[in-house]
Amino acid sequence: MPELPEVETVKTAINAKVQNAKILTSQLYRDKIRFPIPSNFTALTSQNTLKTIERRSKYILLHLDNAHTIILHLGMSGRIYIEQNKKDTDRHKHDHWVCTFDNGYTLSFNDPRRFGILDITPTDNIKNHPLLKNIGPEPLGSYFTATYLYNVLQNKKAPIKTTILDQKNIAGIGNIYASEALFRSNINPQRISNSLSKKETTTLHKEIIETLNDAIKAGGSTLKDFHHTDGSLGYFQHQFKVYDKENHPCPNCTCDGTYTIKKITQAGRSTYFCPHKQK
DNA sequence: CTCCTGTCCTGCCGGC
DNA sequence: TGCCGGCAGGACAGGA
Repeated sequence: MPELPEVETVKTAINAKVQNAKILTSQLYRDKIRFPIPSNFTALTSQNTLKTIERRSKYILLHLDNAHTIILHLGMSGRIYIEQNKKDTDRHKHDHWVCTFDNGYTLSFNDPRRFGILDITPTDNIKNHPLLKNIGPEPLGSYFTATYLYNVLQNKKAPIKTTILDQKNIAGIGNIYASEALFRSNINPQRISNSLSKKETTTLHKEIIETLNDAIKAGGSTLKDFHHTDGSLGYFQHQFKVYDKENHPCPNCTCDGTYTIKKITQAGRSTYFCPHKQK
């Protein structure tokens, strides 16, 4: 599920299967998920062609040829199925939106916990959309530099982990990769943001980028409830160093089990780290 | 402003 | 085996 690398992987899969395909049918199975879905959603999507697919933070943007863009967020448990020769009656439990394409593919948006988002907006208004307008720079884009990060941290008294999780500061980092990037940076997640030195900030900047790139390269990751977009299981077999590894030996410290991964709560979210390695 | 907590919802896991 | 509490990767609203 769905932090930046997983969303990027889903985007790539959608692109590979249905870019430039025409939507024949577009069917909603509920009128709201987390937020209400616009009442003209099916009318605005049916019989239009999907031109380009873009990722912004954890959002997938599906640009149609009628100057509208579908905004999709997978929330915590959302997944996309892309299947061929699927029968109308053969739906998965918790499918909320299903559309068929003229090349034989069916795309289904499935989300058991219904924390996901589905919306549509004029494409030329996309930057002003309430869900997108306050999101910070893409960590894999040119605006996200070590200097940018250092300047952000100077104003912040919140713990560093909370700060890199805040989408206003950096786009797309979630609870897993926040812990992983801090582990790789040797920085304790409880450190007050503005206490990081320039050198530490430069390391963190580099490790955020490398952590995300490694995960994208691995094809994204999954824990319990994320599937590859074509439904094939076992595609995402990604090993995290600290996430969900409470009481496991630190992979970087001595192998005698002296140092183990701790789990703490910050701003209501679980954080995993090695107090010996991360200072 | 910044920061933290509560909240939406279902599924899964561990304990009894 | 079944029931129940706790917890889950997001992100908004609202309060301190």
